[in-house]
Amino acid sequence: MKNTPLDKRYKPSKIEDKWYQHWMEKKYFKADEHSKKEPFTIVIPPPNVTGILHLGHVLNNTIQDVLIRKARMEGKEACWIPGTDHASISTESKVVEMLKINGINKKDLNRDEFLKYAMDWKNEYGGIIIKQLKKLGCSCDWDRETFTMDEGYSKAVLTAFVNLYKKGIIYRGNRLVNWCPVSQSAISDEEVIYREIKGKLWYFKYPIKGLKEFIVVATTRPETMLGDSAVAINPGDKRFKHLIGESLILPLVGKEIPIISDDFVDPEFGTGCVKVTPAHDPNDFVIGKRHNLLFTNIMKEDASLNLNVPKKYQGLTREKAREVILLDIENLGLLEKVEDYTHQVGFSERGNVPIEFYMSKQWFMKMSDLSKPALEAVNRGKVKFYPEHWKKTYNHWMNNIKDWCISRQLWWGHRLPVWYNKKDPKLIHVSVEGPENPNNWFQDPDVLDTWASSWLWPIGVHNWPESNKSLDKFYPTNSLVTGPDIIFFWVARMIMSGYEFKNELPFKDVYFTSILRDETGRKLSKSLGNSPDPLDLFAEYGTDAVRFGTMLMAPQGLDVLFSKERLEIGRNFMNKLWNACRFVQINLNETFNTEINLNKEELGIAEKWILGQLSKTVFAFNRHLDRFHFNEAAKVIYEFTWNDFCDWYIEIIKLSFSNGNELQKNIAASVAIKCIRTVITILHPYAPFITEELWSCFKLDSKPDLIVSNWIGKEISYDFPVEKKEMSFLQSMITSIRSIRSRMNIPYSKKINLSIRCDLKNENFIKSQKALLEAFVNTDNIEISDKIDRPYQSSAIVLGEVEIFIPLDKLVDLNIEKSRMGKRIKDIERILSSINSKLSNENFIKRAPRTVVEKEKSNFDKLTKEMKKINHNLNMLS
RNA sequence: GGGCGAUUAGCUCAGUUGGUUAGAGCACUGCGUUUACACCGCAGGUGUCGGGAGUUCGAAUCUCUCAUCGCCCA
Repeated sequence: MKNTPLDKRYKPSKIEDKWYQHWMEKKYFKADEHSKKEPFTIVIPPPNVTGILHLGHVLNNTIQDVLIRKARMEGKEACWIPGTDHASISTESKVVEMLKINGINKKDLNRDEFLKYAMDWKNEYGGIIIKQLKKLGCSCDWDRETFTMDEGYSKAVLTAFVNLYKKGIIYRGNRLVNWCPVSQSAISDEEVIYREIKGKLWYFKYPIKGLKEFIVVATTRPETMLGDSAVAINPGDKRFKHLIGESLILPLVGKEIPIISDDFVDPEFGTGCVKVTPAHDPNDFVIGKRHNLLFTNIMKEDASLNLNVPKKYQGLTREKAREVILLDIENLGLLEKVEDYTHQVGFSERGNVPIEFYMSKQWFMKMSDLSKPALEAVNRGKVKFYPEHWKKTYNHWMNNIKDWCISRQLWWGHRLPVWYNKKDPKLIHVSVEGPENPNNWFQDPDVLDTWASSWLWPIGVHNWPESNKSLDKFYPTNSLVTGPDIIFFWVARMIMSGYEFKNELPFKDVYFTSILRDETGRKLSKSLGNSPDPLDLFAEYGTDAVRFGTMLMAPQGLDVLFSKERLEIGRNFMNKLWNACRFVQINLNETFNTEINLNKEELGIAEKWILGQLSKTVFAFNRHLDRFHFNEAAKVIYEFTWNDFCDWYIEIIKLSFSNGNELQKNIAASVAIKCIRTVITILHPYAPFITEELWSCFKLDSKPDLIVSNWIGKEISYDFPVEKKEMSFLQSMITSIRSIRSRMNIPYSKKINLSIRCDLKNENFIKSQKALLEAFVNTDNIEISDKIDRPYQSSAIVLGEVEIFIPLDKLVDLNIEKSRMGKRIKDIERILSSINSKLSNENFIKRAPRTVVEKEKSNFDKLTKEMKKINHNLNMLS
């Protein structure tokens, strides 16, 4: 053990970098695929390569670090694989933005030029978040760091594509897709965010050919009328039945379109007549197919109008087109009315503008077969979710799964391994290597949806399909820690890819983290500016404090209301622990460096009690971790350290250190050290830096660093029920005497006398604890027997069989005493009547377990006796 | 419209399979420098466990229903 004195206050900045560097030098984070040890693997949810650390990352990665550090200490081959994601659409738009600032338009660049800029950008910003994760203390195997566009990983992505194409699961189709006019790319259903918009419902009159009548249709999107190819009515709608088969003249366009009947039309909605725009609405698309209608695409990729509309409207943006069309319709007298109308509008998650439904040729992945084993894995409990209720959300999505549009009209990402023959574009070549004679082919310009690469993460990090030791050893992984917002995007798809490509689940446990909000309940986000920079917090509170505080405030399955004040709890706790150690260190004999062998016969009641509490805490801590209740684990260790160890045990051993003999000092120190070593061992995954530092002061010289020390599991080493009861009696005795002091305004410095009336057994016990009592309540005169009379002018305490009287040298304020006793009497009355009703209930006696009945009976006896004594004392007051 | 979650002290939340006299931290009040820690110690107050009904010997805990809030899906 070292004996460099500890600072009076814990200073995190002095030690954090030192230890992280030390762990790195010693290669403790390194996972060995040749090891014989049982593997324990986590793959990090890869953050965006150009992202920076936010509090969500802190929460998420602290949990992973807790799991991996514990596993490492448990003697497993712990492997935490880090990396970053290329984040196709988000990175590309950041790069486009950056180029724009520098006066460069993406359109003026060719693909290679653009990719060079993007790569430069990635190289400049790509390392930031990795450095920040290191500051957080993450014990990842950094040698395994993977980027989703690395060569090996890319090969995995392309191989998966080729395999699925060959199986017919990936196919190309001309369909209506969600189109983001800003990024000018298709996006998946999951990237569409629905928002409630207060819009309008416009009623247009369409003239019927050959008649002087009109049909009125309602629309929220007037500009799409240029692409209408029919008006549909419900076949059962008597109002319009006679018009089926007639034609309309589409205003502004002058085209003739049919009136058709289709069950899809809701006669109750609007006018009961629906304009059908097959190329721009998913429902109309289906109707269009059913009735073999004309599909007129009226938009360009940026959602401005194309050459398929009358010249006047060509080139207008969709917003401008709406204005002009409304004006023209109104001028023609064809606008019947306008109503306010609130409806859901799909927005592009990235572009943050309303999406278009747009006809285009895209690549899709058929999901029905892939979903089957993945559904089964979760429902049979092979993959477990924490909290479990996410299973329902998962099932609902998986059961209604639709084909996945995986092509994106972007440059940054994995380019599709698809080539078209220059002479005959219907000839398609799909392979990882590409065609043999590339000059005859041109490659598909699109890249894959980012999630179509990251769904391979648990195998791609090992360069699957290449078979290697690393993949064998570290797949499947154990736990995945991620946010519920990507349960579909990522979690579900990883399970599918695991079964598809490895025929095995990718992970056993999925822990869904809480969503972080500020004190007013808003989600923490960069754009709102309500998200503090974690690095500032590390500097202000210490990294361990931020980790611990965050764990403490993050319940499983609930949102976290984050506030800096709550990190103070973490900081204060670290300082408390530090100072408890400091106190013990000050009292240590310099030669104290042997294995502690606690001889149970020599231990006092306080020792047995604290060791029992310690065992209980270690057990509960492990149990909570097993259940993924990180907040409760934090809480039990906090409570033990602060309330049991510091508030009681350390106070008690101050007596031994000041007045005890060598043996007593030695025992006190041994037990204190035992507690400290145990606490910092199990606390290490939460607070790695401070615990490693303290460990270096308190460990035996022969022992290794804490990070690779042995974990302490659930086995109960100490259990002393008798001493536990005695100690809790002592504690309530001390607390109630102090309470009287406080109520009666007796300063602590003033000594008091105690008269105690009790039976011989209690008398002997109390006498044996005389020194402790004297010190804790500041008395030097304890009178004790079964025949004590209550002293004149004294306060009384009833503790079970024991009555304690505190003589006061001035007049007692009877009212304080009376009201205190009266309150207690009321409490007891209430409890007694409830117990009484139970005990007089035949069914309770018959049906409740015997232990419960016994307990009620003994409580009844205890409280009745207490009541008698209090009443007696109360009577003496009046 | 469908689903999920929440509702416990002023605030933030614990409360494991139904059995305690319903807990903790923060905030608040009073006192305090005694072998670590004022990022501290001692003592103190507050609850019809969202409303209603049911199951049970017994419900904060299980069931139903209603209300409010949040999220997801359509």
